[in-house]
Amino acid sequence: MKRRITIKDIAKELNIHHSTVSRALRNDPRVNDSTRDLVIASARKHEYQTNMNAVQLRGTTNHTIALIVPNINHTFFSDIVSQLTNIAYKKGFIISVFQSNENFEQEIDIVNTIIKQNYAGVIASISKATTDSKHFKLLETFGIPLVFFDRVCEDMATPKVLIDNYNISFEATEFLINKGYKKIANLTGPSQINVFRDRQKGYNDALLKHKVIYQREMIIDEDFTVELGKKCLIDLVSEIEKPDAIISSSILLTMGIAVQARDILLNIPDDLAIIGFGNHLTSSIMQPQITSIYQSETEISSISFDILEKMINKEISIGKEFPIVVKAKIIFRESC
Amino acid sequence: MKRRITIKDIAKELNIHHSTVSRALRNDPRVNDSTRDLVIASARKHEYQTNMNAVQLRGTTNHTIALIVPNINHTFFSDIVSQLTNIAYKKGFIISVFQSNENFEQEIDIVNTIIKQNYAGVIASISKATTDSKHFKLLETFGIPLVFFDRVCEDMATPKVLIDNYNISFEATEFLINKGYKKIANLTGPSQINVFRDRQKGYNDALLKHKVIYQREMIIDEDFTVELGKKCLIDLVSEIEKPDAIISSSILLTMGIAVQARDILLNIPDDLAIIGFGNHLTSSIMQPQITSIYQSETEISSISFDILEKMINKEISIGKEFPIVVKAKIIFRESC
DNA sequence: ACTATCTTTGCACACGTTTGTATTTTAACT
DNA sequence: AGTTAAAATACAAACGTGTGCAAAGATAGT
Repeated sequence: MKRRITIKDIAKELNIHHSTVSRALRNDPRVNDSTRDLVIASARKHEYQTNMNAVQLRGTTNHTIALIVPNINHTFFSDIVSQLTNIAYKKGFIISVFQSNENFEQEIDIVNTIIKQNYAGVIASISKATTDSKHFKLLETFGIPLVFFDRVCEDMATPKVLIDNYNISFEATEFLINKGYKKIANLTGPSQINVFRDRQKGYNDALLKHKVIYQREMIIDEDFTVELGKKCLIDLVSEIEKPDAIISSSILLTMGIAVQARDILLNIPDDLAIIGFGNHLTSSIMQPQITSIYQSETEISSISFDILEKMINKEISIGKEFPIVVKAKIIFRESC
Repeated sequence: MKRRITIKDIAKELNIHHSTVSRALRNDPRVNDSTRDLVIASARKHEYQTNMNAVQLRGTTNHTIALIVPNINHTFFSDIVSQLTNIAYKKGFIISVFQSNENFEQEIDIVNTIIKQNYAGVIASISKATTDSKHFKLLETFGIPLVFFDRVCEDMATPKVLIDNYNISFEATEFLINKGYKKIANLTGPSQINVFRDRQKGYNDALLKHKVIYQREMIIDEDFTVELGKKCLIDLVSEIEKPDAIISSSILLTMGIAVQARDILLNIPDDLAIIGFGNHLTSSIMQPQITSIYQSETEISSISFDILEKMINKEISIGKEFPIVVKAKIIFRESC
């Protein structure tokens, strides 16, 4: 294992100054074609690779973007991660993915790391435990552009890309009411997060509009899992007033509910209707197929990236037309 | 947006030299407690953040690890990504995830980026299209430790962590034969990848041992998807000799097969048995539940990380007890 | 052939840290 | 009080690039 080749090494070999090598490698017009050829040949021969730490220290180019998600292995986020990575790659950016694990401290650590490493920009969806946006504001003071998607810090003037949770939740609830369901429960997350609060509001307003008295919200602070979904259904059916329909904010909870319903011989959709946020593959594979709410990961990803790219290139001024709302829609299937 | 605070700024404010500040912040014993307190107070006041580009350029500490996977949103990999991220975080390392997208060129680009950015180490699973290991060998010449998991470059002496694909595939095939299935098809990936080739070998040897004549391998070069799984089943049942059992190398293909079987009214497991690699949640949620092969993501992740960490700390010499094989096992369910 | 313009290369400094060595200040011991 | 050792700080160089500016070399126009 030998020392890394630098532009100075190449310069020495060719008896020229390293600044000329630097220019040659970056296609600066100020260097003669013949010397450029020599430089490139030598660089290739020695398998030269730019030391980006030096470049970034110098403060010139930087094409690495950080992406923060609560969980990499939850389908909604992993789809976003996958899409964003590909979009970015096509535009010459590299994406590093960080997982906050729904943990506030960890999220703070991640943001600090991002600042220390001088990323060009950040795309983030906050953890369920995040109660304060101080760390994200720190990004601003360091001049690092930030775009939120899905779960956002509402007290910040940064761009936000999200679906219309209120309306789609209202619509779903109303649909169930019109279908004749009388006791609709709402399985969701903590209300300090915009996503869950807006869905709760939509649900409640739909109940109010149709003068439905039964109202049952089950708030999950922990990580959403299938096991938890099962447990929720067990708890719900043991209550004096059992629900006859459930709206679930997470695909994993939805799966848990459906499996548990099967196990305790609840008929779907007759005994229990289900609508789940997140139109993952499993929604259409389960039996019966689950009616679910589609939120376009493709659209969210590409819009988020485009905005961030403009911010990095300083082509945009913050705080005008934001937040940007991406249309969601209900995919009707057998579960209601 | 103001300029970033540096140790020199802090030094100037306190009328001391910046090298003292540097030492104070890193708890070097050579600095007086009282001045250290002053430095820390000032750093906190100005929200100082180390510039890692400078640190890494200097060549001292570096705690960032790169993880390369073919697809971030395929469950096996996204689980590994998630686990590794958490393990690393606990040990003070940061993981950046890169997605090759099953694309050779992209994988090369990623490796080059990793070299340019001076990562401390790399954990990788190669793309299906990778036919050459030159880029990974480049990592070695740059002194960057590398650990492969699951899909590996076999011509390299780097540590490899994988499951015993041959034996488990043999076992699964034999199990089906003993159950009375006569026409077992094997749905898998290209044989230049160790994982798929070993599984093919296990499958073939089991057929040989039991003198089964029917042999049908369907090799998928493209990305594994549910749609593709459906199509495969359609193709297979249209053949003169239809299979009565299928072993599938991918959870998504397995899902496609199961859904398609339901659509064309094939009874599982009577008309068609299924065993699928990858014991994802969906295996136990589908109806009927799918017999699947469990490969411990937890174990693979933690072993891979431990080895890499030792390599980074130079506590290990390459090429001895490798590859490391993690035990896989069959989880028997209703599909056979 | 001589000046003017353009092209090409060299020089030196800067980015923010870390670290070996030199220098100063403080403490300890006769 | 005077010498010595120890502790604390300052100095300077280095990591690999990029860039404004100066210098040198080449070309063109009279």
